[in-house]
Amino acid sequence: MSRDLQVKRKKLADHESLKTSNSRVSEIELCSSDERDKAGAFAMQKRSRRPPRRYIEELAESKSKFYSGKCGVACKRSKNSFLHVRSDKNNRQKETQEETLLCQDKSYDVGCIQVPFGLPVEAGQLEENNSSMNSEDCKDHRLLRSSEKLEIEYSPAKSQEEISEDECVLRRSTQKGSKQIKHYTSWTSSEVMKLIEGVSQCGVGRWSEMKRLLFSSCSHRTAVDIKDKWRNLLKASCTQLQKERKIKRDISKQASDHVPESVLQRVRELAVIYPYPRRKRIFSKIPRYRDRTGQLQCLESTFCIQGICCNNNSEDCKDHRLPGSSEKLEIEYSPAKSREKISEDESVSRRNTQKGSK
DNA sequence: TTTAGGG
DNA sequence: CCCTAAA
Repeated sequence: MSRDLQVKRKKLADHESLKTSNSRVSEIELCSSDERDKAGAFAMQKRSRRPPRRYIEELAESKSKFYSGKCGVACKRSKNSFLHVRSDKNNRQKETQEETLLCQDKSYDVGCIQVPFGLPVEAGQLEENNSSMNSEDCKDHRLLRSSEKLEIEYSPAKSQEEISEDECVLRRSTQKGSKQIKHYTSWTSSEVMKLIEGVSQCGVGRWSEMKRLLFSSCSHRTAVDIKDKWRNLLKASCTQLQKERKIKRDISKQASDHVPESVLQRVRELAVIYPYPRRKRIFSKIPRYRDRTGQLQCLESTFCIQGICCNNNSEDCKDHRLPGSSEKLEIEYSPAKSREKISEDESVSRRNTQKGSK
């Protein structure tokens, strides 16, 4: 037992004593030791958080019209951990209240989602539990911007009745227990598609908005769940790419096996548009390139930025070229400045370099 | 309350 | 899916 483990155990024990409920201390035993070792040096440190993209964006645009008060308003909430525990309980109570309707039929108000390249779905890829999917609502299965119909298989894993039963069990336990452990319900393909549509519409990071817009009928999917699922999809789409390069077919237990490649493809595309997790300060930098005369020119932000669009894979993104140009570009990045300001600065720096001064 | 991120 | 810091 490492010291960190002991620290963690104490921390968790303190935490559990506040909850007055069925303990999950067994989790401690499940923690992998090598992960602990890695994080060992930071175990005692307070976790620091990188400012979110929107915060950075709004900070950069603080003078502009879009500065909404949401992030600007200082939060006066106490950081007392007692309150955190309580607030979590409140959340769960709220969820329980939301779920008072027993075995309600789920109807999805979202239509079909289309995917650009219309990649065929391989048979057997859809092994997720699709039984709660309402086929009436989705006449045919298309992904975003694709006219090609997807073949979606419905697995006989669970019947509608079984799902309802599960949810009843969940509710039964929530009614009597003080602490409610959320039942794991695998994401259906319709939910995944709703998520994809949500990201295409709202972008990444607006999970609560997405929850309101698209998942209002799914009481068991919170904004956090949606966010987690997106993270998992991203992970899945990356591992899928790597796998394809190495082995054509590899039966593994990874989650990516359960998501159709066409969906993962769409996830990758959305990841280009809405990078997540955030990397550096991509929105505060403007990609530039040197033209034939050696002058720096601005590149639109939709262009390849820091390898995100292609996951640093030169196969996916052949090279950096301007549309309609065969000339390869060397991309440079500059701090966020207006177009005018950049050219102004450039002329100044060029003048300086000519003089030999720094 | 919401989001990000580690677990 | 859980937990919690940060906003």
